[in-house]
Amino acid sequence: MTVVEADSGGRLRADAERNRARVLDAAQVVFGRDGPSVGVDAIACEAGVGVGTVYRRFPTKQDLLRAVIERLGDQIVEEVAATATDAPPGERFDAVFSTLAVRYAGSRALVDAVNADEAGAEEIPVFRARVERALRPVVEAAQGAGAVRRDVRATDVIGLAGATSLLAPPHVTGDAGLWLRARSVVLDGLRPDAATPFPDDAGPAGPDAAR
Amino acid sequence: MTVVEADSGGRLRADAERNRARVLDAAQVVFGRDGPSVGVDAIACEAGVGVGTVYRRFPTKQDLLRAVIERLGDQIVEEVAATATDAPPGERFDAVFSTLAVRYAGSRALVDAVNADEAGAEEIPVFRARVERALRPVVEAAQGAGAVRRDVRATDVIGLAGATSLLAPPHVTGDAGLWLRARSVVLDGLRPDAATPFPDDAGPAGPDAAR
Amino acid sequence: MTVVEADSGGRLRADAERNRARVLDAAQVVFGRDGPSVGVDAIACEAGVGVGTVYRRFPTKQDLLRAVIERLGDQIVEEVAATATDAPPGERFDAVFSTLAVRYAGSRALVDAVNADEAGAEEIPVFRARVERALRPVVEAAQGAGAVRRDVRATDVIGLAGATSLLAPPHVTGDAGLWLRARSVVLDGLRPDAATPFPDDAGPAGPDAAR
Amino acid sequence: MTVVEADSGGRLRADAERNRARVLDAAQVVFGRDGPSVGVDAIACEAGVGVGTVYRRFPTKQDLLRAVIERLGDQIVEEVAATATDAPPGERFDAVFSTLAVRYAGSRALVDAVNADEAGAEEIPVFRARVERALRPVVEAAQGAGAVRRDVRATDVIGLAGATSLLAPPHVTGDAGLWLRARSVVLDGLRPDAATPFPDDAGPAGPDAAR
DNA sequence: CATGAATGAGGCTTCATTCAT
DNA sequence: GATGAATGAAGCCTCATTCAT
Repeated sequence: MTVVEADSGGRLRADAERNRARVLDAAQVVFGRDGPSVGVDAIACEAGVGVGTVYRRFPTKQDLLRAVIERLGDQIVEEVAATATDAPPGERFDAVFSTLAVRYAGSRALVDAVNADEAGAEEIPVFRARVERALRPVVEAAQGAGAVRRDVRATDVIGLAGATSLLAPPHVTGDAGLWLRARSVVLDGLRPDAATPFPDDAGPAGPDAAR
Repeated sequence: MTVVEADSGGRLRADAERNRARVLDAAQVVFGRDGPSVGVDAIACEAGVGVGTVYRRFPTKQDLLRAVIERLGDQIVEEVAATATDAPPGERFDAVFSTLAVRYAGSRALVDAVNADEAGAEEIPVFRARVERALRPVVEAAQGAGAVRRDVRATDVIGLAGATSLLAPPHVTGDAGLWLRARSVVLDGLRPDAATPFPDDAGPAGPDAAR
Repeated sequence: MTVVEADSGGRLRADAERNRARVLDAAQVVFGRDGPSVGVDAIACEAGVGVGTVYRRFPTKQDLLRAVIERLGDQIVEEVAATATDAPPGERFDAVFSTLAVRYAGSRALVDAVNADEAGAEEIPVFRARVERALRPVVEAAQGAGAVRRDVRATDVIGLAGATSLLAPPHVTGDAGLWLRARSVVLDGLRPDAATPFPDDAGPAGPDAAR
Repeated sequence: MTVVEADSGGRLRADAERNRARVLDAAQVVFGRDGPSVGVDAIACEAGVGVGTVYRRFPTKQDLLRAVIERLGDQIVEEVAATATDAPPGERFDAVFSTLAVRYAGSRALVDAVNADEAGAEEIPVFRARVERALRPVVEAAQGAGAVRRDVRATDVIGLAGATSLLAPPHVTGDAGLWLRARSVVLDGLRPDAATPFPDDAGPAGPDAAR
């Protein structure tokens, strides 16, 4: 059965890797579209492979979901790093915020998984930490440039972007403007001149207060 | 038919009604905690009744979910009407915003179901309309008092409160301050003096622009 | 509770008996219409009583079905005894045959129960025996008058009537003539002049060969 | 996709087909024995497979029942076509009648489902039409040969065979002769010399009167 | 005693996972 | 290694039966 050709090992491994990527692509699309409760069959179908192949690469649906979240982290880190690099810090901040929210919005899997502990529980903190590490310089640069109030943390920005993403398509379908207005409001609320001091028990962010 | 006490029917119905309430209570808690995908058995168990009892009152799981959403609407309307009635419009607005977000946070079922239409699709518009009707006077009073920017609609406020609720307990457990800071940011963003005009295609809200 | 009036025992017993009859009436109608798989609730509803009352009179759905079958036996015996009493034996036979088939046709409960052992297993032989006892004189009189072949038994006639009933309304709805033609064919087959001798292993009926 | 034997798909499908046949066999037996209300588990068990396998082949219990009915049609058509092909028309008619009745007797599901439309409602007319088409030449040949009265239709014969099947094994176990005698009676009733003209409203069958 | 609410086992169906091909 | 058929636990729902009122 396995004896096919001399270099089959190499060829197969390449094939396998390609298959893994296809499954992951499909999973991201389908989880993003239908949420984590979607069947594995749908993912296999979208990927154009059999379920068995999915399970060969990812022993569990959970593992697949985790991998999607991890990859989403990769993509966000990359995108953040590539977004509006040449713009002034304040504008860059706004652009990155949008990028983040749009990414989140396109992945109900993530939103749901972040909300419920049920899915990818262990990956979430890692995910958040990575995104935070990517975001922090952007936030700090904007704060340094006076474009963002100094008492918010990167985690706050991430939380707000995630929250705002709930109002973006495809989550909200009826009123496309809703998400734009909401983003605008949140960004306004992040300006220094709008800042009402945070309540005491919410404490201003010390440099190491994250998490 | 036979000669029995006149109120026996009433007593039975009282008991049944009590049980219905228990089921609804349990459903609100469990749906709120675990989302709409939770099993009916879990709800029956939480309510301390058999599954059959649940199905006697609510012929379908969907019906139960709808009833929870409807009841949530009741509660929100009541709570909004009772929140900070004597405070000045601006303060009242802030308090109501918090009320709304906390209610939403306690019912992920709603956040999920309202945003994806998968659940209780017909109830959602009704629910939204009711909440909007309850909120609009509060928003308009605050706008009249100069405490809230004039170009946001009640639906925007509801959307933002719903979004922000993602960051409130019991969802986010690690960092209680996150939710307080996020709320603060959003409220700041809603002040008139922070307002950046909304982008054109998001359209400024006319006085009667509601949905 | 039970202390109401002095003659309550008598009154109640009368009431109870009336209720039992109502339940039985309803059961016959509903079983006959919808088959034995129909829910007890439907019977209680038809009877205008609560399920509890049904279960007070008949500890089990099976018991109720058995009672219906028994009562059907009563009715058939009565009807047979009352059918075309003054007609000549041959005509009376035909009329009784029709009566039997129509009764059967109106009671899917019986047909199903007779077919499957599942229901009323013990009642069936009793039922059959009673019907046979009622039918035998009619058959024998017709045989004596030369209107029916001599080698059929009463059980054969019962079987054929039951079988033919499958083709009567409400079982067969599309073609009302079907049942009439089928009955005609069977009755013709029962005439002496049509008789092909029964095959050997089906043996002509000895006087005590029944069952 | 990858390089595998060309016929692997074929082999898989062969296995699946074999399993499908096993499920169908089992369903025919079990439905035939216990009626359409029997549990799917019982069928799966009889087939020696899990319930999931049943549902892979037949998305619904109804579908399975329909398939059984369809297959029964196949079998009847085949059997009729193969029964006593060389015998004279009259004898062939008798043999076919028996074949039909025995087949029906082995499938109470059909008798029940065909008469009440509760099951596989759409398949029933198709089934009936197929059986009728198979039977009509046999009936007409026998009529042409003077072995069967000319005023019966193929549908009448089918109805009578179905009805008579109620008395055949395995339904009636106690008295094997009953079914033989009943068959004999019905066949006698179908002879031309026994014929009593059908009552008017049952209409004599014109040559093309089929349904 | 009548009522109908409560119960929970059992039926149909889905889907994550395993395994023969 | 890929495939998709097989598996069976678990979910939704029904209904025969019991029990509080």
